[in-house]
Amino acid sequence: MAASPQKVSESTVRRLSLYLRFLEEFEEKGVTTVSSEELAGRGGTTAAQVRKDLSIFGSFGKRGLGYAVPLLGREIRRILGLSRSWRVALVGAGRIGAALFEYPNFRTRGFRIVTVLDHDPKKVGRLWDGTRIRHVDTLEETLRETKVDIAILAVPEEVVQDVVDRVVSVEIKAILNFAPTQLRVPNDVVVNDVNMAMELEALSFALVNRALR
Amino acid sequence: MAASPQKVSESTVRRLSLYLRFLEEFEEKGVTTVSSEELAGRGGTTAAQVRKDLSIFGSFGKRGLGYAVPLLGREIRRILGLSRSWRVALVGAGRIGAALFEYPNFRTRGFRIVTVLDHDPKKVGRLWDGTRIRHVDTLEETLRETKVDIAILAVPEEVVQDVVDRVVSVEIKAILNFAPTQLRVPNDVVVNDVNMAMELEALSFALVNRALR
DNA sequence: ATAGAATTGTGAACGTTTTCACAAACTCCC
DNA sequence: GGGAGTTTGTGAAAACGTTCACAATTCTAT
Repeated sequence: MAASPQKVSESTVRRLSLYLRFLEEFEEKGVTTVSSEELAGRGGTTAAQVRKDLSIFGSFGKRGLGYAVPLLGREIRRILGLSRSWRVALVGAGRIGAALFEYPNFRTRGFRIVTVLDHDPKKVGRLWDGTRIRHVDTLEETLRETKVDIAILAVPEEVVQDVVDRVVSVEIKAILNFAPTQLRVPNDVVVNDVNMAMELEALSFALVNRALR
Repeated sequence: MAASPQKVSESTVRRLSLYLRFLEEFEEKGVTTVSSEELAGRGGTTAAQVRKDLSIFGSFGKRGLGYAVPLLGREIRRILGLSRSWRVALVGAGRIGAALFEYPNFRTRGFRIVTVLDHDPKKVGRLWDGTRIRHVDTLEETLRETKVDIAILAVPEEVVQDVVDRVVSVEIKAILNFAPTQLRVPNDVVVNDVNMAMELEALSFALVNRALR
């Protein structure tokens, strides 16, 4: 009924993110109250699922009425750890790194890229929107100095394991990995992978097996 | 024991992609045979899981020995539909689009970007490595002419639903979406989402709830 | 005040995915 | 050729996630 004693599944966390996004849309439209039904209708899930997901963390609704949009938004933000802001390092200032740096949704959700590192001497020293690119050789000092919480790795797969080992050595516990490689990390470190080739392969499989629908 | 009669879970498909990648590494190293144990050790799964995944599609191993690397690679490629090559359209030639276009792992897996579309008159007409950028207004004709199988959407969230509707109207059945929006599509169309903000939020949650480990 | 309508929160049922455990099948070596 | 040692393929068990169904609670209208 209060904090978060249970084990929370990955899918629940992903759905909370979704709900938060929908709530923000509702809030913009000036809607003050939503039902689990309405929240579910916006994305691929069910009203019961919405209620189950939320019930893990507490009871935020009013029976007969629904959920107060701003309150539920605040609660989900708190649950996801988004009430604070996170200091993020971007390792790799190539094409993917550049795209991520500009990605507006990071900032609005409290993820601040405070550090950019690259290997290329031509890029080191450049200023990206107020952030000076530093050489990846200085990774350990830089991440410590800039008090980074989360590292985003947008480096080639050949070097990503080396980079990870160094990132882990300065006690960073959360990593978002764009290289198509399974990283080896101690098990108190969380890694999330964004593997675009894998996504395309899943589409390929779906196309080939479309028969069974 | 032969083709693919069963329902195949999404996680199984993702793991097949992983196995394929590992097999390719083994092949490069000249390893000719692997056990389910070795295949599992390379990524976050178990030997039993590997065997279960494969057994859905057939029996490719030899008891007492393991799996022949090149053969299993071929089989997984066939299962995933990677024996053929797929024609891909990239809608949106902004930062993310550019990064994707250059991403080397697409080509090596048989995904050929044959079409690039953008909205910006300054970009339309430019040649990207042999591919002329066309205006998004010509989406329907262009996708038909170039016989596209899969569309990658790297457009702003405000317009992505419009673009999807048009893509769907020319009978495209597979979409990879980079906009942080839940798309509405007919249910014979498969959509995979790459939502980077959501990944960061999952990391945030993990950090905040690290206590329970 | 009370009846009626709406909607939550949650135990229990159900379905799916993962893990276990072991017989069957193969290899290798003496 | 036979025995020891591996490793697969797969039913059965366990764990996990989703859906169902309904009592409890709140709101609204009269």
